[in-house]
Amino acid sequence: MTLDSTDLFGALFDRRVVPVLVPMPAPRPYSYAVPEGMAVEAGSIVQVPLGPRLVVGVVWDGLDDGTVDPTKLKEIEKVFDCPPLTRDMRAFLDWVASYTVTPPGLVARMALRAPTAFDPEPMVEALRLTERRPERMTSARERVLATASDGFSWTRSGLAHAAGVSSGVIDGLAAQGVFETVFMPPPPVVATPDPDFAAPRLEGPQKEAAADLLTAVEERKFSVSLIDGVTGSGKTEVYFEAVAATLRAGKQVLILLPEIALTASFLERFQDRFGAKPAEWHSDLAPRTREKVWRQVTTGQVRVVAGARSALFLPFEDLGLIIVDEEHDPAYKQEDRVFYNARDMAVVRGRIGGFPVVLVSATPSVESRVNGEVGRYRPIHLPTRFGDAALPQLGVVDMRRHPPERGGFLSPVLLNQVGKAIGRGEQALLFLNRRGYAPLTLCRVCGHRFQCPDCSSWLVEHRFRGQIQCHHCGYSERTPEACPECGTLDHLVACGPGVERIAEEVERHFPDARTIVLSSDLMGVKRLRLELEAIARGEADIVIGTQLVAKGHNFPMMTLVGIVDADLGLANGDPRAAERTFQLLSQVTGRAGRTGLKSLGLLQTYQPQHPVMQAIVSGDSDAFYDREIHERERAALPPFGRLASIIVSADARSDAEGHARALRNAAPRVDGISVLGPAEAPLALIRGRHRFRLLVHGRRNSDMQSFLKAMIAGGPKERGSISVQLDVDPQSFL
DNA sequence: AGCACGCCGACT
DNA sequence: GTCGGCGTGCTC
Repeated sequence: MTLDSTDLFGALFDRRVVPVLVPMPAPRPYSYAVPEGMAVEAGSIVQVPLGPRLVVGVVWDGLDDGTVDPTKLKEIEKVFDCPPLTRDMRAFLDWVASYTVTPPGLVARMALRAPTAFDPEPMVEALRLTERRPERMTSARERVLATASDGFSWTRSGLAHAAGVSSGVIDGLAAQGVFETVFMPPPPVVATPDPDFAAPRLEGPQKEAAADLLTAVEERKFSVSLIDGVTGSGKTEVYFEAVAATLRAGKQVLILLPEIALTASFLERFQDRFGAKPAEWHSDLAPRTREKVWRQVTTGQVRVVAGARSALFLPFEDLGLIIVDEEHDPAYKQEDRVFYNARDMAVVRGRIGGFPVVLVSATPSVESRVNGEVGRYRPIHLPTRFGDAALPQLGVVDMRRHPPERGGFLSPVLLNQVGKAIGRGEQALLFLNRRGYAPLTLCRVCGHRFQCPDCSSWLVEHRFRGQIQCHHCGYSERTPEACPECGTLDHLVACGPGVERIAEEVERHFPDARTIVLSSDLMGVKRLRLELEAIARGEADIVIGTQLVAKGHNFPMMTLVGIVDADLGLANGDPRAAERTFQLLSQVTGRAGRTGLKSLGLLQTYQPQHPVMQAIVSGDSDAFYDREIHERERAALPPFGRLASIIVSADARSDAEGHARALRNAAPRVDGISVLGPAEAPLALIRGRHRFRLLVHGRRNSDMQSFLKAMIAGGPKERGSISVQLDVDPQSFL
């Protein structure tokens, strides 16, 4: 037999080469050789050598283009025994990478966020009775045989425990062949939900809405429904019916929630309806649980996942429905590494997978609302609260006419109502979206303002802690007694209110009331939960809180909600400021009046005619949305144009600011793209780097895409220490 | 993103 | 004289 020269050639150069996405910001997959006898296909999860280490990657689609020097090729180390990423999943990851202008490897990495879950969970060793019986019988052995003769397999310790014997007895029997060792699949991380466990009897508008939603969901093809209904209108009950229908059809379901809304009470509600909890997925899952959930989602053992935005990148075996609850919530935006909005990417995943997506909110985002109006989304409206829950009566307090007393921030009108509510034995909530005691501290003598040495935003006084803190980068120091500039003692003055200062004012007016401050910096999640429960039991009269009181929890005795500064956030330069304020204030005022009691919501404002105030007070949001939509259309903002923010960072504040200006001047208008404003307020400080944000908006998708790509390619290297990141806020991509 | 290599300050 | 800071560059 002669050695054909092509064989030799083949042995050296004709190795099979496949593209592999590695978890690294490379613009395209790397090429790896497939060892003889190894079976890989597109989607296979593999371990490959990369530089000095081994990493997890995914075999990607397409043929190798042969541009890599063959001598540099390394071999795939191993293929994990794990279902390959489906074609749909791969298409989804590619789409997200392209849309968000992110290297595909970094997007793929989000789907592989479970360190050691790629190999199957080890089987559990178990014992099963055989035909053989022991030569000598004892009473302990009899008990074991009686227990084990149920036809099931038992773990060694489980059987010993159940039969009331020591494990030595079991071992003795096993040694005589009475038991054979079998391997059982590991126990599921959650029980299987039953779509018919406790199907509710829906009535009236809920019944109609559910029927409407089911017609869309049961088509089993891509569609987007938008459920819009006030707090307490039964949105959850309605979408649970869509979940049930999908489970009956044998498909998996993903329920996305903003992280903060993923509470025990949601899980219990789900369990009450389906008889089992959904699998949870969020940032602080225990690593073991995380791996189990990941694994069992890929194998289809887990049927329903309730998760934060990152759950969207789980490689489901057969996903058939995504629910996005609180679809307007800003927490769906990820603003580091891969910049994406999980709500929009959920719609894309549904489109690629050919299944329905349901968006849910009491205060839909302007984008979703427009998509509903123009027929891209199917609007489903739930107009009323059910049961005896009346909406609160809402009104504004014109602060120009009813100013607070000197040194205070609460108007007599609001204080009067607080007094009345607690006088009736009910509760009052005062909402101010500002942590700490005062947002700015200055010296009355020399005018020195306390500024963060790292990122130059104002330092916020936290009097409870005796600290002044930077809310951007986390810098903090003890509150000084003397001015660091002029050295004068005791002449520092707090400017403006935070929740702590409001608490002080409340205690001055109502010294006998039980007052509590709820703020994210004052307590951990556990403590917060206890406090919320205590409040619900009526153990406080006046609650003063920041944003975190807006979500989830119900307080049956809460009959007054006062918004301390309804104007806060309206003038912060964000094009969505009005929308955000409307959503937040709706949510907070929705905390009142979920019982049969008459309730009241008051908004302290200097702009009583502002469309946001009008919309909240009248309960009629249509005019507000119409106006907002018109504004967006005029300014080419989403959903009519595209909006991105480019974060420019540098070591020194002045550099970052200068670079941001330079970028802005370089590209004030590129084919319908305009850059909004110069370097605005510092956004964040990461490891000694100052960051500034430029907002960019444009009308056309392709223009925007190329603009951003050019910005990234040209930005950092040519401009020293600048780095450019982006946040793409999509127009509809349907 | 990691991780190594490589060049300038405070310490045994 | 070394340990160690993070700046620059590379990974199929």
